[in-house]
Amino acid sequence: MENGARDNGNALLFLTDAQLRKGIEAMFFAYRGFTADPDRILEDLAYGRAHHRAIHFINRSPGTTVNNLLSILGVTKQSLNRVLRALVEDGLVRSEVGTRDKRERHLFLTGAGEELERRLSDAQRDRMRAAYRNAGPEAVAGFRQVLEAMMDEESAARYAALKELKG
Amino acid sequence: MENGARDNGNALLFLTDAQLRKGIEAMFFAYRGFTADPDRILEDLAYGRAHHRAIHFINRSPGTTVNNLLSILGVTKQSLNRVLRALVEDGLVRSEVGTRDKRERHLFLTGAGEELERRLSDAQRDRMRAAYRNAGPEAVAGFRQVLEAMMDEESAARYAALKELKG
DNA sequence: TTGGAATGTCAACAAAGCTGACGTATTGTT
DNA sequence: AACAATACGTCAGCTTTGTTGACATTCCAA
Repeated sequence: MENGARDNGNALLFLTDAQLRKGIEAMFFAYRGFTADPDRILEDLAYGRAHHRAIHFINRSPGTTVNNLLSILGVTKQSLNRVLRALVEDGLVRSEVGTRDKRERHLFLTGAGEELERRLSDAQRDRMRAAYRNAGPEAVAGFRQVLEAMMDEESAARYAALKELKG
Repeated sequence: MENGARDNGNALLFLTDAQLRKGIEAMFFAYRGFTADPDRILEDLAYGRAHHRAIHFINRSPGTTVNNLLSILGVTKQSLNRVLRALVEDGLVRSEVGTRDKRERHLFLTGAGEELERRLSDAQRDRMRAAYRNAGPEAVAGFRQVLEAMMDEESAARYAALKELKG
């Protein structure tokens, strides 16, 4: 109860509460680093992480509908709408009425939107690349494996849905 | 530029932009899973993640001062104060005027505070444990290695400061 | 002993999430 | 043709958690 490896010699020492706590704290601080660089860019533009996420996933699947985006992000339409409106007004996102179904709006990045996307993801990728390079391929495989096992059901479904797009 | 492994055979294939993007998205969705369980507990109590973080780190180093906590969490004292006041009013945290320096407040969890701490960290640890067990010890080592390499300087310093406490 | 630095509190504001209610255009069904 | 369902947008109002600014208290050093 106190200790996940109470009677297993040392094969399961990586499952002790102390080890788990370290993992929890590492996850907390690493997520800070993960968002720090884009955050710095965004704050000059009066945007926040919500805008970054919208831009990321519109770039990821151009032409996606509002509803698609909603189900990936897992927020309410009112919340997303506030963000999307700002991005459209500022000329970073283009919203096209659907041809097959005119109720739908298909979302695309404009040139300016793509430029900002590149700045943001370059910053985030640079940090990720440095961490990957530093840790090496085996560590990266482990990293991905643990992350995927840590997702809750909803997040895992959203993550899986993305994979069906490009790879 | 386009591809981190453009001229390295396949030794650096794990550094391609596509791989990095997958890592970024995995991080995003995994963090959801990471916070999902405590969030569910907290919402019944009208608390949020900020309360969870305060409780976690007070439990981690009982008697810590408000200023210490501030520098670990990286928020403003006004923001932390609101959270702390609620926890004190609800009898989860005890705040003692310092004996050596009466300006300082030393923070402790009460019995009720410890009980909530246990509920929250049990929930979070359970998920982490399942992910760890599923991925195995080598993957976990890689996971930790990448996370630590991903922290920005400030976060890394805070994380390192914690290690000096117990382990 | 007095003025500045440090610690913590109160007030007011902003970003970004939420719910609920409602309007409009379009599509699908009966 | 009528009606229900879907997709999207919007208004109003609330919560959490971050921010700045102003201020009281306490300590320390000149």
